[in-house]
Amino acid sequence: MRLTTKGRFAVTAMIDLGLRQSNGPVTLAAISQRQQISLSYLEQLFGKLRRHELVESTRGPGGGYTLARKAADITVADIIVSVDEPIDATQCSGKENCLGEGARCMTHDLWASLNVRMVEFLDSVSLQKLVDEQLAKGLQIEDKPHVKRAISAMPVVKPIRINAPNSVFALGNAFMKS
Amino acid sequence: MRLTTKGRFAVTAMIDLGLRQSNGPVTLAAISQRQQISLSYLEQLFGKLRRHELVESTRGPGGGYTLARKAADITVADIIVSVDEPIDATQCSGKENCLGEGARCMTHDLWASLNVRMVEFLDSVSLQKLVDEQLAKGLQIEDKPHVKRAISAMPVVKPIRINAPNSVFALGNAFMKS
DNA sequence: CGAGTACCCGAGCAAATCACTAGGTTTTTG
DNA sequence: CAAAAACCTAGTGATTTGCTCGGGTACTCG
Repeated sequence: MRLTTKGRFAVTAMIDLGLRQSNGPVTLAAISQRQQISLSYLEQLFGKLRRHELVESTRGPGGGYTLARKAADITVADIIVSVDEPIDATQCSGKENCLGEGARCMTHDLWASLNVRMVEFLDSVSLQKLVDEQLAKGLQIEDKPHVKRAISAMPVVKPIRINAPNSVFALGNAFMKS
Repeated sequence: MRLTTKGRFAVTAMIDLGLRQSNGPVTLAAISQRQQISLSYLEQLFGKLRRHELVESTRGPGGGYTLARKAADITVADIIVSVDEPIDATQCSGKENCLGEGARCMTHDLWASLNVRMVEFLDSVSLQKLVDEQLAKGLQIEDKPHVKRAISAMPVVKPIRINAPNSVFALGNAFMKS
């Protein structure tokens, strides 16, 4: 678990997305402008977020990104581990005999346990909570009426029905009231 | 707040120190051997830990490092902020007008609040707790009887009063029960 | 005293990472 | 078709990581 500005950028962008996706897909260009993050950097980050199935993309004009699940079901930990690649570190990565002398080094299970607690904590903070915090602070979202493909008009609930074996994001289809 | 292997090294070394300082000052050479961390790197880390008044040093033969306070009064947050220099990050560091348009960016107070919670958490884990965890796991410390200057005679619990300047992490002073 | 121990300090260095730029390609809409 | 947008790859300067080297400086013991 790493915790740097990279993760902050990702969390910030995801909040921006969570705040405005009710109007339809949000473009990275818009997020870039609002949050002052370089567009190409955002592209890289969202590439990872998409591969980790936290967001879904729509190509072409009027396209953009939407959350793949309800904001309440996305945690800060999800976001951070998506962009901050796994990293294991500490030379004794997995091996039990870091110090040859029978006693295995403590780095292993020590930091593992501390790490678990860290992740548990970050996992207890949902994106929805952060979005609500922003709304509570009086942030107001400008409606952009020039939406091409508003999601409100989307007639068919595209039964994306991923036929998911693991059904990790089966709930992505539910409408989000916001 | 950054969270990398650098901080882990520091925490690991501090636990090693906490486990063995009852026998007197612990040398970096010994920690280096046990924890497989480069000696010079340890020197750099402990230089910072000393400047942040988490450890005290004794020079000369029989010297080494000891904790500057009771292990129960040192938190993981203390250690990590000592070695991972302040860092503020996010271009809007302090300025209220990150986006010129009246509305200041959310990165500012959003991540600030999340950060506070992170620090609060890391501040809730004391070095003593981690040391106890290791002892509970059956780790046994070899007595090295060739101690020159035992510290067992240390009488006064120096009330070091950390006097945190910017008080971002000022809550480090509160006594932690466990 | 002087030898040895151990902390102290700074310069430097290969590798990795960060934040970003540049330049393309696909896909979709009008 | 042209424009909009996601996508992809590669590269770049700056910084950080983890570490080495080479010296100091303080201290103790014989």
